[in-house]
Amino acid sequence: MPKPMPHQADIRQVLWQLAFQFKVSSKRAIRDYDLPINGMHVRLLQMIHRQPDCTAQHIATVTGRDKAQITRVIKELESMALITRTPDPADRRSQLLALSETGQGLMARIQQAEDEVRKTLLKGIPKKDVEAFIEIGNRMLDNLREES
Amino acid sequence: MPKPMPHQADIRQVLWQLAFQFKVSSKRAIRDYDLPINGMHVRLLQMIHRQPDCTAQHIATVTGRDKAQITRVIKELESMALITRTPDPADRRSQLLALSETGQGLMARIQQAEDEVRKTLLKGIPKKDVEAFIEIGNRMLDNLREES
DNA sequence: ATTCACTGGTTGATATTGTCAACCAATCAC
DNA sequence: GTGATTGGTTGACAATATCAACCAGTGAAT
Repeated sequence: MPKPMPHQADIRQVLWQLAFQFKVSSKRAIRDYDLPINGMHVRLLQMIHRQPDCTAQHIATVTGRDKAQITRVIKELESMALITRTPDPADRRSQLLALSETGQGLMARIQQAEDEVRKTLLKGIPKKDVEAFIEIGNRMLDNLREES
Repeated sequence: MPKPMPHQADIRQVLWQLAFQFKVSSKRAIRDYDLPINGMHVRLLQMIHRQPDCTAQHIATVTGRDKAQITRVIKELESMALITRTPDPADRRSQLLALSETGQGLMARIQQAEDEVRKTLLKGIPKKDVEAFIEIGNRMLDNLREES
């Protein structure tokens, strides 16, 4: 029986915990599906999936991660034949990223796995509240980003 | 000029981003204060600060981290003379953790640094909304934890 | 057309964080 | 007592993050 954790009053704690627990759950879900990839791979695949004509640079700025790391993960994804890299005709420095067919199939399964986590996460929480949560969260993000 | 990032509609994105940005900001704040420690150290110090008679086990379960990692960070903190370990008289296996005097001084500075981040984070967001956010976040946490 | 600052991407080195399994000693249930 | 469990430690290793140097292509200024 899961002993009821005391609720955190501190927003820091809530954020840390949420992100961490969510990561754990996602990881478990992915493992249950026996997918041969890890968290970073998943995140990049999702971004590439959502963003047409995605570039490494774009991923780096949106996620705030170091571009070195992005490069490496992309290379791995390519070597697994999950994505394709085609040089951007408009700018020969950059490369357009897209999911390969294999990648798309994988993506579908990832969606499935993560949707389950999301369903768990949001269980019993009224839609209105979820929307409020997202909205407030976005405002916080704006605050943090303006600072730089 | 910080170009306004588009707001995320997906709760996953919001959580990832929030946790990440917050981590970045905290790290920067700590570095500005020239404190000789990293993120994990800070988190443990905070927990030890808050929880009287804190044990390694307690930290491990609350944070959900592997106890191996906890052990190591604790050892480092002790070697920096920031915390003290005294064997629990009631159970000779476990050890009670507490901040040393140096640790308390450091803690004060950390609080200062992180409070600034918090202030930035919450700027312009009504108290009511912040409370709602925390409340909803806690409900999500309950959901995730029940699952196991 | 040449120079120069800048950008997208790559690489190497290194630090931090997370995970897994084996292990010891103290405690607890019986 | 015996055996299962618990608090903590250690080793090995995988994943993730960070920093600096670097290259080729771009773009603007001259």
